Amino acid sequence: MMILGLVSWMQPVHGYDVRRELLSWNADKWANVQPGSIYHALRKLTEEGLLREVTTEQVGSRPARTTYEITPKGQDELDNLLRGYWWEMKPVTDPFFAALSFLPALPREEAVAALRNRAAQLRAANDGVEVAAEKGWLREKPSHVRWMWELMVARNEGEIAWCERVAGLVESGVSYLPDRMRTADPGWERWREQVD
Amino acid sequence: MMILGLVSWMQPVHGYDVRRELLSWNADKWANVQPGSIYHALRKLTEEGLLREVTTEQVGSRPARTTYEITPKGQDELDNLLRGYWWEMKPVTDPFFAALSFLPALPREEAVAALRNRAAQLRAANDGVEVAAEKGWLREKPSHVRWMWELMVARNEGEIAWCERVAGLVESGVSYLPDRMRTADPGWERWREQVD
DNA sequence: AGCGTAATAGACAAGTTTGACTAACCTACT
DNA sequence: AGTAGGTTAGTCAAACTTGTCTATTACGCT
Repeated sequence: MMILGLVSWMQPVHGYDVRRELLSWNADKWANVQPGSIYHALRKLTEEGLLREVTTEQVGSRPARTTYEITPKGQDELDNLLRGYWWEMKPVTDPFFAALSFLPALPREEAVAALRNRAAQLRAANDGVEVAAEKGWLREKPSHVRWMWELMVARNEGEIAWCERVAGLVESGVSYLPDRMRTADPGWERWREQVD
Repeated sequence: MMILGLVSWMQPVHGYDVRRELLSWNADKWANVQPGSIYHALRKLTEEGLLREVTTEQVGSRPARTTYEITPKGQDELDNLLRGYWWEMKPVTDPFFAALSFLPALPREEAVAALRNRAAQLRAANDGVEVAAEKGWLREKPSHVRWMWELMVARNEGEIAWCERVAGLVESGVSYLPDRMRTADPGWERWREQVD
């Protein structure tokens, strides 16, 4: 759990601090932690004994803010979690896979255009990172943050090549059916017609 | 929504059929659709007028099964959704990113080992796909399914190179601090000590 | 024929996530 | 001096997800 790590690093912190840090990392995008879930998570972690409330102060008559810190048990748990994420591979969940599995529902020309567009977007993203690393905000960030972005770049490069290759295949009119069944009834093409 | 697409393709279907198809695609891994959510999704889509109940038959005294098909409105919506996924890029959510942002919490030797291990696992996965494509189950599947797996392979190749490069950097003892602050107090290393 | 296992179909409570909302305070500008 | 707009801090109901449970039938095996 991301939030546990943040508390360990920033402690003592209150929810709003965590929220700001997460947003500044754009973590709402690549982790699944929306600001709304933070407070629930903090309370749940406290309940489990991984965090501990330190103080609850109130300035003027604003909402009270509760400050948390990590417990030894919480450190242990965090250690285990991190180790898990470092050593085990969780298959990535990507909505584009869902789209891809319905490729036959799209007119071929559109699929080709979309794939080329995707390649272009990926290239633009990669260029953006490169610029940021050389003269932008990335220079101010620790090395491992730069490495994170470079990991995206590395994956994207693979994907760009793939997009172009597959765009070519789709364009060439190659059948979607498995090799064995090339002669069989192309039911999918009919499905496409209905969709349109 | 994945499920809408499946219904459109397999209609008329009942929940259990959808579930089997999803499991056979391993979609519980890369989409976020666990078997438990299917029935709720079907009911919700029906309520929104994107699906329509066809029949509710009962064989013997088993649980009744309700069959669904897609409505014209549902087809429109599906079209829009698919188009969205094809043309817009949603940043991928990957728990490894979370792990990576806490790199300084790990002893350097362990990070290096974990990175090399990750590269090895990725290589193994890629080899597995290659074998499946040449003589395994992948040959029976439609081309775009093979392309899906090849997309994973392409991304993985980028990631393998990255793992090895970063492993080298971490091993070399390069500082995690940003260039500008190399002389400043290495607070993170201290944080690591506490973790340990 | 009898018995254990697997498949069929879905319900459901408990837990999580989310976006929208509140409400006070600051601050910069007219 | 007033006020529009942002920041601070967190609450909350509604929606969604999940794993687990139930109960029946089909199938294979001795």
